[in-house]
Amino acid sequence: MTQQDIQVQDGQELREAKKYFSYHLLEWYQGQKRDLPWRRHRNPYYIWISEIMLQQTRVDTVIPYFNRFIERFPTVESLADAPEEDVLKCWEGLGYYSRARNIQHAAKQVKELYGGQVPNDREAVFSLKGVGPYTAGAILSIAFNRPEPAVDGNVMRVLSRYFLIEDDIAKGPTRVKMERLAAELIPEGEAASFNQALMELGALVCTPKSPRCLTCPVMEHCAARLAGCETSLPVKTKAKPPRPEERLAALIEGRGAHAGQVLIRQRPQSGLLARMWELPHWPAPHGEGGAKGARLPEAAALDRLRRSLWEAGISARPEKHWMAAEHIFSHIVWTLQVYRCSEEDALPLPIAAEGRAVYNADADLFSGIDSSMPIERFEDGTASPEDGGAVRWISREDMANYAFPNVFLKLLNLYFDEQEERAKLEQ
DNA sequence: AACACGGGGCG
DNA sequence: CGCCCAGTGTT
Repeated sequence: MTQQDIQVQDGQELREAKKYFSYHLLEWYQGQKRDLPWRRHRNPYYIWISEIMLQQTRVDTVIPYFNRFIERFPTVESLADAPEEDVLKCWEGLGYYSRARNIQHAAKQVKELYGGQVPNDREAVFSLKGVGPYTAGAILSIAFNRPEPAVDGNVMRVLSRYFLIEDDIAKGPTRVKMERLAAELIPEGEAASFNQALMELGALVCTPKSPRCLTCPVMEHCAARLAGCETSLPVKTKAKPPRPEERLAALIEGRGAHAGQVLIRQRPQSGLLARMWELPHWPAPHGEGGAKGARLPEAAALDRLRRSLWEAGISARPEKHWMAAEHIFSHIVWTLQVYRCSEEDALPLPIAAEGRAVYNADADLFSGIDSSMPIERFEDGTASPEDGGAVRWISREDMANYAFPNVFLKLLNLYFDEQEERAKLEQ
C-alpha cells in the first residue's frame, strides 16, 4: 500500500466515524433529553436568556433563576424597559453580574434595532452585547435550526475525546478548529437537536472526571476510549491560582432613628461586583512578620477599621470581632474579618488632620486626601458619591430591594437571625 | 494572548 | 476541603 492509499483509507474511516457519531448521538438524544424549562417552547428569547445563564453555570442552578427571570421579564420589551437594579436583583447569587447588565443592554438593542424580535442572522445575533461565538451559535441553531456550531466546554470535551484531539482547549485557535469539526458533524436539518445532543452528552455521560463510557451511545468508535486515555482529555492549561486578600469589614448597627438597621454600601459602577451592595470593607494592613492568614491583633484591627470608616465619611465605632467569612472568585480570595460597629451621632473628632478620602479604583480602597470633595447627602441622611460609596441603612425587609453578592447575603441573614434570637431571649 | 469576571459541585 | 468547571469583554 502506498502512503496515499493509507491516507485515503484514513480519510474514509474518519468520514465513517463522523457519520456514525452524528447518527447515534442524535438517536440517543431523542430518548434521553432532559425536560428543561427553555426546551418547552421554541421561543428565541427563552433560548437566549437560558444560554446566557448557562455560561459558567450548571443546569440545576440555572432552572430556578430562569423561571423567576421569565416570570419577571416575560418579553424582550419588558426586559429592555425594566430598571437595571431589578435585573441585577433577579440575577443575585448567579455571579458574573456583567452578564445581567449585558443582557439588558442587548434587550434594548433587540427592541430598537429589530422590533423586539431576536434576529436570526449571524451578524445581527453576534452584535448583541454579551453574545459571543458560542451563544450566537446556540441561538441560531437551537432557536432557528440553522446549521451553526455551538462549541462550549462540554462540546470540546466530547470532541477532543471522540476524535482524540490533544490541542490545548484553552487556546483560541483550538476553539476555531473545534467549530469547523462541529459544523461538519451537523446532520442535514438537525442542527437544533444535534447541538443540544452534543452538550447533553458532555453534561450527562462524557463528564470531566469519570465519564460513563459504558452508557455512551458512541463508545465503540471513541478514539480516546479505544486508546485508554479518555480521562486525560481534553488537554487544558491550568489557570493560575487566585491571589489572597485580607479585608476588614464593618457590620454597623444603627441607633436611634436607625435602630435595628445595618449600613450597606454600593460598589462602583464598573469592575468587580459592579453596582452590587455590600458591607463596607477595606484591605487589612499586612501583618508584619505575623503568620500567614493570622488575624490582626484585635486592637490594631479596630484601630485600622476606625480610620477607614472615618476616611469614608462614615460615623461609626468598631467594637468587637464578629466572625470571618470567605468569598472566592476565580482570580481573588477575600478573607473578610467582620467587626461589629455601632453608629455614632456625628463624625468623631478628627483622628488626624486629613480631609475626605478619595476612592482609588486601581487599589480598590479609599485613600488619599481631598478636602474639596463634598459629602452629598440624601434626605434620609445617607451619602452618595457618584461612583460607588453610596450608603443606606437597611432592615431585613429592605434586603429585597438591593442586590448582594452571596457572601454578604449570608452575613446579613446571619446577623438578622442573631438579632431575632436575641430579641426572643429578652422577652 | 492574557486577564477580569462568581459561584457551586464533586470525590 | 482541595480541586475543577468556563464564555465574553477588555486591554
